[in-house]
Amino acid sequence: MTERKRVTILDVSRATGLALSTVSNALAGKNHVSEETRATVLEAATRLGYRASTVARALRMQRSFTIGVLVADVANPSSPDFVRGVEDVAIREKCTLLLSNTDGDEERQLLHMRTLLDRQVDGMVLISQHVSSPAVRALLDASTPFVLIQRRNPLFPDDYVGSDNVIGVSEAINHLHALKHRRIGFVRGPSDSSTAGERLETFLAEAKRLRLKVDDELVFKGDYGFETGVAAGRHFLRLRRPPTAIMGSSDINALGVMEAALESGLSIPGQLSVVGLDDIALASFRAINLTTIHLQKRAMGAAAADLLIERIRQPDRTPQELIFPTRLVVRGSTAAPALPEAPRLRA
Amino acid sequence: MTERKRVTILDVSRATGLALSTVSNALAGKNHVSEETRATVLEAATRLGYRASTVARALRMQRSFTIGVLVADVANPSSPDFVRGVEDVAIREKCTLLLSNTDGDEERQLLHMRTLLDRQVDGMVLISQHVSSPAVRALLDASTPFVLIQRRNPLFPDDYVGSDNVIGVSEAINHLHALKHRRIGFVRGPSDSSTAGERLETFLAEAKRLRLKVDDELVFKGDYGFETGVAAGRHFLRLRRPPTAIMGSSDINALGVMEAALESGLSIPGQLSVVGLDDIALASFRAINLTTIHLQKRAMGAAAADLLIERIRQPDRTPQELIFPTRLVVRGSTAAPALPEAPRLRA
DNA sequence: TTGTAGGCGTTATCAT
DNA sequence: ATGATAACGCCTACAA
Repeated sequence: MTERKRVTILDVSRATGLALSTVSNALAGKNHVSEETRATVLEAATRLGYRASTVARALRMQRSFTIGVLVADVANPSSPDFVRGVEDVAIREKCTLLLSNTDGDEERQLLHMRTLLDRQVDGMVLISQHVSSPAVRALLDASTPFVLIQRRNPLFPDDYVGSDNVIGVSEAINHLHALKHRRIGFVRGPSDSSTAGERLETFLAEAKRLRLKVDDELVFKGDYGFETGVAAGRHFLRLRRPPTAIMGSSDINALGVMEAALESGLSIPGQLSVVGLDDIALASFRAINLTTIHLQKRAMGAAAADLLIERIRQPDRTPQELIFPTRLVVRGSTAAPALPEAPRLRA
Repeated sequence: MTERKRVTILDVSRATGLALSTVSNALAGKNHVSEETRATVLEAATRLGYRASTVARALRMQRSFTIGVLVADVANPSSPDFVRGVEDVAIREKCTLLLSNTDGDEERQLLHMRTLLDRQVDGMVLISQHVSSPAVRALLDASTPFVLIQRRNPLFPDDYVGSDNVIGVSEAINHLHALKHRRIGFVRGPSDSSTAGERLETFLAEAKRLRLKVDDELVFKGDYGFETGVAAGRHFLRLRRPPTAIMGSSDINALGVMEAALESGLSIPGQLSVVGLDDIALASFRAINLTTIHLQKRAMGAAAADLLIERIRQPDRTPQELIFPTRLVVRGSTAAPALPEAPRLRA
């Protein structure tokens, strides 16, 4: 554990007798240097164990080769896939990821955004973060490139990667309708989430088309978490006329609904059908076997990072939006309702 | 989107007419500066929107206020809790986390370690990483402080945070024994994991004490993943005399075992008992309801980070090891075996 | 208490 | 093709 000093480019320079700048050029692979000197430099560099200081380089180049990623909660199985996608291209671009949890809290988000900015990240990927408040906008407009995932404000022309909520949600509701479900409960995600909003709209529109009545009591407002799912499940099951199927705002949320159902002794899908949204690995496990709407999260993360790289290279590019298709994956948590409602006259 | 230039300490200096160093001192909260000038500086700083460059500071102070974290896979629910713990103290210490996935692959790990070193992280937290090979040791000995979590090599006196595998595992096997299980399958984690090794030893020792026979075929070698669990489950269930209970190497692993059981049409815990290890949030959901050994992961992560901070401040401190207790959490995946084995004569 | 100067390790510019 | 020199933005002796 000798406290050896860092080997710098200067050491290499001295060892080879070449000038600082020549060594730098040789190492950077510039073509203005003869093959011979390059070889000398490379040899000396490896021999001395030289490693370029990313910090010094960042200061000089005003580019840190770092991408900041803001996520609500890594511990939630939905997030890591996005992050993995971002990481895929970060590695390709020789960038490193600075990852922070915001817990969906705007203050924490602001804090972390400032930290990222202070560190001069080359860009940021904001996954389901707050995007509209003046405080957030002020930081976003600080001329550091950024890309939004899954949540945006249409008023701002930001680079954005989202999912096509129309296809997935309407497939899901049609699936339930085909199974003869006529009362369907819907859990809405965070009120300031554009994605959650789009899904609800789609749900309502499609329900209308199918002539399903959607009372206010059939829409439960919450977030993407487990607890919301439990609360929603309890709420729905306590209704005088409970729904025979429930669509969660996420898979974890759907698990919460299942939790509530199981605690009431209801069997799934026998007495209640549940649909999730995400298709996390877990959803396909037989013990869960959740019918859900598949999101291409890793691909979305990668696409967002690609967009970010583009914008870093070309700051004045017109903003793009990339919408990824979704699709319903039918598994074992949905089936025909056990007791179809008695036919009623139209109002 | 004006490409405004960065406000530096020099701008604040000029704006206030004070010297560079005075501004720096005032900002850093040094006590060699009058309250009045400090107020002036602070006012000007906020007015101009000054933010210190972490990069420049890192270069100058040779300290990046960054902690590197290596994890096998963020997408595996076991990891994020550790990371959260590390993050808790990182925030307290005004440090940022540089997180990378190594997928349990040593080459990737080496790559990421070099990246972290190049970035001059103040320290590293290695969660279940390779710790013994010469290549890894060479990097570890590069005088950057580090702390190991869940995997170490006793030959090296590193700072280490682990869990007490003895208590948890022996509680589990005794629990199964009390339920009258006599043939118990055991899934062993990665062969180079010290933790996995300790668990197996405990299992074998306790089995011996309880006079349970553990054939070779009752120990399945794999990793902590789902696929290993599935493979282990299939292996065990194909045996001429299959075990009536299986202990997984992790919760995800146990879910894999459940998967294999369910695909064979076996009910849990009716025909097969399963025990996990981790106690991820999921384990407590009714749909899973897994009996498992609880690990205090977030606390362990925080403890590791604390150890790291200590070592950063005091590089010559004697290495410490912190062992966290584990405990069995009995849920619904374990019960008495349906068909107790016919009594047999002792060999 | 405040000001001056040097250097952290690079890369970029400009000369040679 | 190679070399000298000046930044990048900050902290910290040391001098005033």
